[in-house]
Amino acid sequence: MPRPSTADERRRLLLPTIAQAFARTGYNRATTAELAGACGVPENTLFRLWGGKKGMYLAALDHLYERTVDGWARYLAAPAAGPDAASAASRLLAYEGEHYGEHGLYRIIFTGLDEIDDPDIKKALRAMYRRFHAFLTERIAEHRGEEPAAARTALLAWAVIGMATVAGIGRELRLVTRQQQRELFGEVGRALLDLHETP
Amino acid sequence: MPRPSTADERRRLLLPTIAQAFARTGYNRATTAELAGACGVPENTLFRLWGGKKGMYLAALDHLYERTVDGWARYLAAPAAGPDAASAASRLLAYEGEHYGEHGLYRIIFTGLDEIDDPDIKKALRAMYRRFHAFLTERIAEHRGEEPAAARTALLAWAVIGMATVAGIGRELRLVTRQQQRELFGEVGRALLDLHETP
DNA sequence: AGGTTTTGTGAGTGAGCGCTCACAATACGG
DNA sequence: CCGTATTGTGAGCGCTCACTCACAAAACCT
Repeated sequence: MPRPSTADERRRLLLPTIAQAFARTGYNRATTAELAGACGVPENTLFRLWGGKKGMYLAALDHLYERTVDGWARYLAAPAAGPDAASAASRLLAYEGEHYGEHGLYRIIFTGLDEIDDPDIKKALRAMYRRFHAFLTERIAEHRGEEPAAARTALLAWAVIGMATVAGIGRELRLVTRQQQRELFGEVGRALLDLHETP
Repeated sequence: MPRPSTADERRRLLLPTIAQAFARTGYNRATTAELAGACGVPENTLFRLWGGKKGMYLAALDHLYERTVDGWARYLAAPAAGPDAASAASRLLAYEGEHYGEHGLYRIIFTGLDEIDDPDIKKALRAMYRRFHAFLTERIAEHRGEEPAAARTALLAWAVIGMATVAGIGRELRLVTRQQQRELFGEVGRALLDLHETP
């Protein structure tokens, strides 16, 4: 038997660095040479591990999403403070008001939106948004005490995603302060969760 | 005296085509050769008129924004139907629920977000978002009958922008139907305008 | 007409970059 | 130790693409 491959292990090891590089520079400006440099490996290695730049991007996107979701799961698993424990949805809003953007997930998404005519990238983004939206919809339905999620709940989930997105853009452009981000998630986001029919 | 320049005129004439091309393909994938082809002029001409690809993009961004704002102004100038005429803010929401995305403005913005480490592009996007947000904030303040716009009003304006943004992304990825877009602007957007303190 | 500038033409260039390849070195299993 | 696979190395290839240049033609002014 030949020498066993450590490829999986290496992928796991290098992915955070690659994701960070993509998030920092964007898809196009991140050259494969730079990625390799950041990882401290020869360019060749990256191509062997992911087949091409697009493969690296797709892996990085997936990595950042998983990382974000894991962060939520850990946060929600921790016992809520006190008996007046808020719903998972509103706890997540508070959490993201504080931490949104730390992983650079939104940055890597924007960079993908520019490549959206590539079918593979479009598919990956679509899958990610779909999962994200489904997750949020469930949390919001729980919060509102709805059993099967109503159509309106799905709309609210989109609105919350939009709010997060604009927070990312706004902070990037220095038009939204960190305090405003907190208020956006905290006040407006919270209000969205409890939105009823307008009279 | 020499031959007078018709450069301004030509810029005005070619800009819609260039903007459309950028919106269709994105910044990076739109090659200067393609832009020239779409315009039916030699590549050289575009460089003489705008100095470079970045200049073409900045002009296109500005053009689409102006065009959008003009569309609003025209729509608002038309007399509101009946005596129960809604506020400008809510009329705009209804309008955008129907027409959002038609000019491709959001597409050209996404494409710019990928180039955001370029200071010129960042500055242009920042200026555009700032104007957009200021405009919306005023309309919302009017709607709510606030004299000087409250801090909360600015937040609501961001939320509305976010809602529009996510509508663009969602429709692009075929996760949001046109009907859902209408409801997003119509129901959720309308509710945002009237959001009070949560009890 | 003549002078001055703009416009059309078309070839070309130089740099960046994704990706490849041949080969040597290394590490594992039998 | 040997066969087989994976890794390190480094040069380089081919292509795309933003951008340029030289020159001829046209258009406007006085």
